[in-house]
Amino acid sequence: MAGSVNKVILVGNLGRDPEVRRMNSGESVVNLNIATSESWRDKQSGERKEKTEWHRVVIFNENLAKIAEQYLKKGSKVYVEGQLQTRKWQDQTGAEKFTTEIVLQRFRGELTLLDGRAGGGEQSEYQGGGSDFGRSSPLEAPRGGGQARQPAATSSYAADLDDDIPF
Amino acid sequence: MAGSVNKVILVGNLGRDPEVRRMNSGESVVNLNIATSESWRDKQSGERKEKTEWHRVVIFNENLAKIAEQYLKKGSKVYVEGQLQTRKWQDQTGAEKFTTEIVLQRFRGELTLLDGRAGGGEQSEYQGGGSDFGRSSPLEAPRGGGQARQPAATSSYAADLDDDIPF
Amino acid sequence: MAGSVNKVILVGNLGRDPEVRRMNSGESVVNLNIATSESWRDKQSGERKEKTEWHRVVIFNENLAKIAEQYLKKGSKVYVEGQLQTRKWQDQTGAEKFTTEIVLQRFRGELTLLDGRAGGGEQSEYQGGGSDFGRSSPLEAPRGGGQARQPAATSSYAADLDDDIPF
Amino acid sequence: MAGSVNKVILVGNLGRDPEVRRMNSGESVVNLNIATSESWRDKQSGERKEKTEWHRVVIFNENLAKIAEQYLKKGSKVYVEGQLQTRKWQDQTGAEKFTTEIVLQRFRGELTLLDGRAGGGEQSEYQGGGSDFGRSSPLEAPRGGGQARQPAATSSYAADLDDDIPF
DNA sequence: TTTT
DNA sequence: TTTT
Repeated sequence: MAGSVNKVILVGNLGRDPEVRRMNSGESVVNLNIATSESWRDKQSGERKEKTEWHRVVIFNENLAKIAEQYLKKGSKVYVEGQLQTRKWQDQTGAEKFTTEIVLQRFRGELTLLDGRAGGGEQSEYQGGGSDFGRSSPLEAPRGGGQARQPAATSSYAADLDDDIPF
Repeated sequence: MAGSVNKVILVGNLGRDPEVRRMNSGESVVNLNIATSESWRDKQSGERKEKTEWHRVVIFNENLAKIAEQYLKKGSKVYVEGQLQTRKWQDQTGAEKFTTEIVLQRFRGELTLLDGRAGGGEQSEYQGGGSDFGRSSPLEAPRGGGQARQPAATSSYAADLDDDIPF
Repeated sequence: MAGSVNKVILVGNLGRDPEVRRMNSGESVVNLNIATSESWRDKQSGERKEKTEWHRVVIFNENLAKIAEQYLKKGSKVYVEGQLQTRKWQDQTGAEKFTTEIVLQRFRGELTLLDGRAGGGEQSEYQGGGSDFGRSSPLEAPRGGGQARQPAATSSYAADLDDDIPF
Repeated sequence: MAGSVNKVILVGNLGRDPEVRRMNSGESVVNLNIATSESWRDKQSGERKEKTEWHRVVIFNENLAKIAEQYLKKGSKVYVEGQLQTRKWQDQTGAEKFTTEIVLQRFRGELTLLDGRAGGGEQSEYQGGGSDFGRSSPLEAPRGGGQARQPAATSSYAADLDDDIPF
């Protein structure tokens, strides 16, 4: 269809560490579980309410997949831009299921770490568009040895994210 | 969570007329099925490819629901802004299902008709935000006339869902 | 700054034909003037009000520049996505001026024609991201013919700016 | 114009404390200076490059103005959503000037603090749309006494923002 | 200068 | 089920 737009913009926190799948082609595909939430005061009861929504993000964009793998961890706050895609699959009983995901296709989408201060001043923002754009040095000088990403500090917030993840 | 954003922006075409459900409160909730699609030339085969994605949009915003009911029809091109929401339900066999929708909550979201020329110069854009903003005259002088689209099946929401497809 | 986003999304109409500048490199840079407008009913007076905003868009993305040149004309409705950029310049009196533009950098941004029906079924949507994505056939089989829009003033950029208005 | 969209999305840091102007009506209008920046490696020289863009944000939305006043300070990272507006003015010599701003109109726009952890677990996100939505408790229990917002810690980053602000 |  |  000439003239369509399919765009999702999320700012939220990872409910768990990124899941990395290595493809036969050598490329990686990274899955993120991202929580967004809203809070408000109920007009009737006066109570504070909060509702968390969980989003499944799939990163095929190679540069962004690398960055996700290297810099994101449970609890990280990120800006993500991708497109909606619903795919059909069958569970073990053969029942038809649908899953809607936010997909960052090859060369497309955006991913920006919003709390990058932790971890030593490294940046990790990257725009999906161009091959000559975005941060290159993190890719050239990746996480290196064992001093790397600490195993997902069980900070209070990250802990909150632990339950109720539907996927 | 302090600091989260959950936003979907679509430009696409309605696959069928809006579905309007009248609530007991007197308010209407409108469902839209919107198609977005992408086309590209396959690098291997050189063939033209196209992929269409279908989106289920649910409008709780009263002003936008009115506009959708009055001005949108099968084939209309619209700009829609809402938020992602996944809800769990059970099909007739008791199997658990998830459906992800783009929701325009009360006072929130945006809806703009992009091919309003047809139909006699009527405008129908409206921003969800403010009570003193947006087009009011279409609401004051609705489509009227007998030629109009019939005022929407009062099917229950549950009834709409009792088949094995997501929408 | 790790973690920043600078994004503009416009849906509006071209106030005049695209302006194309041919660079020494052989690439083209295209400028668009896009109008967006809002209408509302004034609460005090009850009068209908309308306000139009004009936006200057600059397309460095080569693929999108080609599409703009070939398919857009005065009155076209487009979806544009780019980033804000303010540049300083001096008018003929030496006075300092600032102009803010929506810029589609190389490999970045999006441009989609929203009223492509006119012109014979040609599509012209294109996503800025990938080199293997988007419409290729319009590029392979461009508008041709002598009836075409003239290939754009080769005025220098400075020349365009030497009056006292921002664009 | 039926069918137009004028939207800006920024994630960036405040270059200085919010500027609050009290109107005769008793309402406040808040101005923010927000920096976004990009970094990349230059293909020719191999050098790291960085470019910062400054944005002037004007908040007429009362709820968001309150939140900006209470919770934002120099260096704060925010998500802002508003619309582009260019206004003409005259400098002291009578010369005509144009300034483009990101405006959050009454009942419109969004503002979300992205580094709210500092300051005692207070949230400050708020969606501009609805009167019954968004966080209310920060408004009911504002900054309170002297323990309040520390005077814009001259952290290294904030310090970097100090120079080169064009407005 | 567009569009409705 | 739309649109090109």
